[in-house]
Amino acid sequence: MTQSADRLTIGELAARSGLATSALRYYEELGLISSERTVGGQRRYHRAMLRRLAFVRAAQRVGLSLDEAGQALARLPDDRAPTAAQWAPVARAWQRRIDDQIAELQLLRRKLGGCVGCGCLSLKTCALYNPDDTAATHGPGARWLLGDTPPEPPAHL
Amino acid sequence: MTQSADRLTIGELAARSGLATSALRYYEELGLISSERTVGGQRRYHRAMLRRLAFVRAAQRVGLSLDEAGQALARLPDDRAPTAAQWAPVARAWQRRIDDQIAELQLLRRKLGGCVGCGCLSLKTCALYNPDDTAATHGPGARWLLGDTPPEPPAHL
DNA sequence: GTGAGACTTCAAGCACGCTTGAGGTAAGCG
DNA sequence: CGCTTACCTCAAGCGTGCTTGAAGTCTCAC
Repeated sequence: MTQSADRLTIGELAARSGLATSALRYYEELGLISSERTVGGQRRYHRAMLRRLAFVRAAQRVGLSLDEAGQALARLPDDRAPTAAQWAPVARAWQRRIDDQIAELQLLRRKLGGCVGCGCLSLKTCALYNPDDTAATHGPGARWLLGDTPPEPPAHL
Repeated sequence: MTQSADRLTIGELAARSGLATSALRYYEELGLISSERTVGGQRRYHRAMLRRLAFVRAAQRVGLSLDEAGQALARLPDDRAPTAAQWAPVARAWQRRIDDQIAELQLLRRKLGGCVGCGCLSLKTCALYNPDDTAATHGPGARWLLGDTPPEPPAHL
């Protein structure tokens, strides 16, 4: 069962991708990777699957679901490395997504920073409590998503 | 059942927090929030719970589980706003976490950028395929997590 | 006092991403 | 050829974070 030819057994693929065999079978069931079968019914994977698996792992780090990863994967060749032209739009889409995530984290970070330093007292303007300013439109008068107890100066979280 | 006194019904808390009543009951079961009961057995929440809920939502955005959020919450007063001294360590821990996340995303972004522009050919050095350099230590000789087909120049994902 | 609507509990279900286990088969070294 | 090890399928289970539904109760405006 140790056949280092050009087709990998599921165990070999698992070892080289760092994923469990159960995960690989699951991915295959989802259509993320594919295999051929031996006469006896065992899976044999083309090395290109390693590429697809790396792609999937990267996709997960970007916060994509396996389903979304599969959709992106569908736009790339399944048995060969993609050309620059095929890869570029996918990479650009991911970069946008990453940028959005970074921006959101930076925003949250700034908000936390403000909260830490400030004595942070204006509950009605505290960004953390009132993330999207939704509270402001929520009823009459001043509205603080968090707190709701106006004159409580050293108040915050 | 519309009692805008100083105790909120679960429906009111849901409306103001943006969470479903089912989620609120679930959170209460997990100990993230607490309530008192009316004679008839209905929940009544102190406004301070809005604060805790905002905290939980922020925690989730930072990638914490509800359990972790609960642990952080346990270090803050449950019925009042925390003091700066109570809040500061929590905020700092979160900021570190956020910084880590941002750093990882930026790294991934750079890798993708490299892949896009490069023609990206050196499978053995491609960062995307070989995220943590784990492949390098994985056996004898050059080892590429993805690819495994060395002389395949315009090859990459 | 009554009726609508909000609330209660408890059990089950769902979606995601897998893992585990049972029971059995294939591959390949010696 | 035999033995060991890796593989196979299928069903069920798990952890997280909730939602849904059934069956019944409480509140409160009128």
